[in-house]
Amino acid sequence: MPKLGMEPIRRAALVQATIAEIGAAGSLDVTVGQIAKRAGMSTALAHHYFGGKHQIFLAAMGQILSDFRSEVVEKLRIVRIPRARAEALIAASFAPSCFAPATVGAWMTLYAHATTHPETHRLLVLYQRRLRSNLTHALRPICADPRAGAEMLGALIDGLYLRAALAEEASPDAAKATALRALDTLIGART
Amino acid sequence: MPKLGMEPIRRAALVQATIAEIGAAGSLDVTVGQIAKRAGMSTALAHHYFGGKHQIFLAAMGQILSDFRSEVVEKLRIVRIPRARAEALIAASFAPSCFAPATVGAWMTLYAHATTHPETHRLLVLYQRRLRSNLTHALRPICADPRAGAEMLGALIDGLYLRAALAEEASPDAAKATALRALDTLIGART
DNA sequence: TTTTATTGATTGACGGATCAATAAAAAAAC
DNA sequence: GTTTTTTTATTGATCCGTCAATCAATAAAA
Repeated sequence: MPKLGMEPIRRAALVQATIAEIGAAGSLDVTVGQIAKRAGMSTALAHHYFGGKHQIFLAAMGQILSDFRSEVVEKLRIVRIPRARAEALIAASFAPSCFAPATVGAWMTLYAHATTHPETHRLLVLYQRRLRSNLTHALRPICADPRAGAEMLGALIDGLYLRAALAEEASPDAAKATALRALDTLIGART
Repeated sequence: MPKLGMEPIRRAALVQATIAEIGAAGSLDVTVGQIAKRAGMSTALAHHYFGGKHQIFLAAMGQILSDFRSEVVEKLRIVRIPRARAEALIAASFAPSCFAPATVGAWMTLYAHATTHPETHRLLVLYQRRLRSNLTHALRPICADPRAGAEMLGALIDGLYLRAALAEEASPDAAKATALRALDTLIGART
């Protein structure tokens, strides 16, 4: 029953299924078979539309990053004052969606694969660049050295996320509070 | 030619070979065969002494963490004033040895596996706890809220390491400088 | 002769990729 | 307006490679 124009639908279903499988497995140790099954198709079709496992993963990671970006844009859209913009960036980074098992798993694998796969590395650099740019822009009017502040705050966000996502002791809320406290210090300090 | 007491020698050789292979591959995608070959023995012997691949990896990661700990202890041993202790912790975290390909690869895989393998997770928690404890101790005499400061600085170190290790733009030295700047701010601030 | 050391060979499973075959819609030909 | 052809969709079966793990066999020290 080949209905035409299946490609985008299938691709989207596969990406979604991949994210779901990553969430279920907690890592990228999922087979194409599992993904295809969840997406309701055969492994052959998955290969047909994506070419290979690696490209399916890349698409899934791109989707997660894209979702995150949407959340950032959305949160930034409704605020005007700089301080609130920085707070919005922090809020987006520690939003509940960022701590969904699938997101955490994908994120950790992104780090692990970035050392070897150039395309994965490019995705990571893209994320870091965007965050730094957004932070610099938010800090420009309220911080003596926006560049340095953004670099610091960006790294802090990543580090806090790491701990909140992996250690059950640290909660997302506590991480967020720590980031906000750092923002306070950053604004009120002379460096 | 069975010389007696081979076990510790073989185990050490395997651990060292594992670290070297991780460095060469940039990730944990190395086979027991590769490791055993580099260590100068058969795969069967590797299994004989370790039981399984996972345990070889755990031992290798434990070794890396142990090496790091030694470096920390060594650096802490020769300083007395609190400020210098905090600086020593930062210096250890951004020492060249931490940026060896094998170390970076092992570290990233540690994060990735921590979500699924409890033993790996335990290793990570151990590292985080030690760093926090060391930082808290160093900050106690010179910071209004040593706990909060340590949590912040610890996360910042991890985040900066992530960027310095993965993005070729950010250098270890720049990361270290940023951490030291944060330390300055932390000491001089009221939170 | 028992224990420790060691390996070559093998097994068994898994998983990514491929391909030939089927089905139906669309387009082209008549 | 029917027939033919082409294009798109889809899958079952299968191939091929990899790799962790096992085992039986060998050798030497105790």
